[in-house]
Amino acid sequence: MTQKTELEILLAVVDHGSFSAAARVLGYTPSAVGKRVHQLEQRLRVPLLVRTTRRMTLTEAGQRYVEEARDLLARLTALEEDIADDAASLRGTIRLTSSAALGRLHVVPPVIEFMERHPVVEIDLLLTDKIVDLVGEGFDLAVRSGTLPDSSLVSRKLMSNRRVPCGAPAYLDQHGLPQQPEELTTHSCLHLGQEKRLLDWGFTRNQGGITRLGSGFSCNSLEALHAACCAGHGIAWLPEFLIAHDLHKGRLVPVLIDHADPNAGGGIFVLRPKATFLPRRVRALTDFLADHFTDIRTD
Amino acid sequence: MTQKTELEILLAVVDHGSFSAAARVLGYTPSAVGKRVHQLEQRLRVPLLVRTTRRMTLTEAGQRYVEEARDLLARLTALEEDIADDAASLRGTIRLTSSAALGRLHVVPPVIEFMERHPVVEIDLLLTDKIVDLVGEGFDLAVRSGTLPDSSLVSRKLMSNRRVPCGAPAYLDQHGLPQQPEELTTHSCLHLGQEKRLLDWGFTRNQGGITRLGSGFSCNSLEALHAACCAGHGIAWLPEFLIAHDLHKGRLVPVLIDHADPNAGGGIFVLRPKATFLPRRVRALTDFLADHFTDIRTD
DNA sequence: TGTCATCTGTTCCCAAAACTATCAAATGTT
DNA sequence: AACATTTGATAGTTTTGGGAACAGATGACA
Repeated sequence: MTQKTELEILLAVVDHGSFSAAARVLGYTPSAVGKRVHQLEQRLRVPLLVRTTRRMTLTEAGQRYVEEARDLLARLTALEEDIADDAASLRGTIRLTSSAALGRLHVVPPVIEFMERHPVVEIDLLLTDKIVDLVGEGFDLAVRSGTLPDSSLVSRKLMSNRRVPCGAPAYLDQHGLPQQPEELTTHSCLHLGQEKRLLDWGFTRNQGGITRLGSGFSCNSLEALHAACCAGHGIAWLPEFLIAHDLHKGRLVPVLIDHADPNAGGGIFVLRPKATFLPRRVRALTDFLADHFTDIRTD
Repeated sequence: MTQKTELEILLAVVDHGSFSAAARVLGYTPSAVGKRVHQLEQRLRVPLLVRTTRRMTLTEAGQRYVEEARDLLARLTALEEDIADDAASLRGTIRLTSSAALGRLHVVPPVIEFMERHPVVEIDLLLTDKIVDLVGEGFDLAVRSGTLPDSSLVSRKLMSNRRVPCGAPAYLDQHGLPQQPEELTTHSCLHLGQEKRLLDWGFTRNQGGITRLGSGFSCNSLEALHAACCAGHGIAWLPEFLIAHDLHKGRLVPVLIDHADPNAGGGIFVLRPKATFLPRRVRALTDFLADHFTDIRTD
């Protein structure tokens, strides 16, 4: 700020007792100082200082103005400094990873909003379904769904990760609606990676427990399963965050909901390395995610 | 004022939702508004607004800044307006009269100080020992000493007006120190106008009451009597405000103090016409005089 | 769904205004 | 009487504001 405010100049004059002294301190010439004070007086239409060449007295108005305005100015500059410092301490990059589907649907939107609110922080987001080593690869945060992960990470639960068995209406019309979990052994089942047994799908009341799911598409990508399921290729056990909209629109229909454990899917968590120092920007993003991760079911 | 202006512009932008809208309201062009906001952001080194061409969002920092600074700015402008209004309502001339000696010694100094403190008021001071008609001649105030004056005026007592009989050491050495009031009949007495009897000088224990003072100089001017007394021409009954310094320095010596009524001199009053409206400036001067009229005895 | 029109913010350059410095003069103080 | 300080006028420089061209986003309309 090359240009000091009228108020700052006035205060300097009052504090140092003369125009010249204030000018020396502020790095101006005396005449410049005098002019600025004169400007202020003209703006307020009130003389603030009675000047003789040797002495300088505040008028009643000047005294009041100085007393009260000094406080206000101090508060304003304090506020500005505080905000600047705040931003400075937030500045930096956050390296963040998330699984593909979850990230695309529910991490990217709040992260974008966060970036608008905090333009000084930069975000480096990696969407992958592979489990990355946070510490080893230098990530600050990860957003993951599932059961609670290993304990070298600090976890914060954003919400529970309900998963529901479901299928497209076309498929169910053709192949019938299963009434018991065991019936799935004869259905086309779309399963994720190693989830091949009824038990893996979190059914509460299946007797055998180890009964294999019916054969069908198997893939490590949730989004691929999702697409296949919508296309009528079978029944899949999909997380609610992925299909809420489809269920609402009727593009997918839940199946065997009385037999499914709603908590079997675990939760959605933010994770961070345990040992490392937590920068303010990371804490801010964690809090922001926690605040904005509530309304998945309602959309 | 840079700080203030930037803030005002920022607030206008926030309130009206766009640079253009704010510019229309403020009478600037959009480019000027944008520039000032940019300046502010650069000064704080924090982005305050995230702009797209259609939408405009406050940053976290911006939100905080706006919230808190708005209040400070409002207070500052309110203060400035208040001070300006205050001065405006004080502006004007005060017509003031006082008796010569009292005025010169004890009215002029505080009035000058008052003028320095309130440069917007002008003062028209008439020093005269004649009693002027406040209402008829358009005076706002009078400062007078003596007994309480007529009741068409509102009076405020500034202090009591002690008067003491006294003489110069040279005179008293030569003519002796009187022990009883009656002895004054044989002294050279300097009296003011019609004060020719012992009673007029406020003695508490003189028996006759109507005993005439000794012959001597008589004059309607207190200052002339004062000068004559100091020059050793006799004994005079002079107000303390006039001779405090002389008593202190020993140039005058009190006489018959045990017989003198300290309250006989009445008081020193500020008077103003009863009926007229009391402008703020007049009230301010009255208060100021009351506050600064206390230390006559101590100088 | 795609294209277009319109509104808005940004940037550059130039003119204008404001600010500051220099110097001389007036003034009050020691 | 001498010194320090404020004040005033003038000139030079920085800052600021305006206009036009450009880019981006929204909403209408087909």
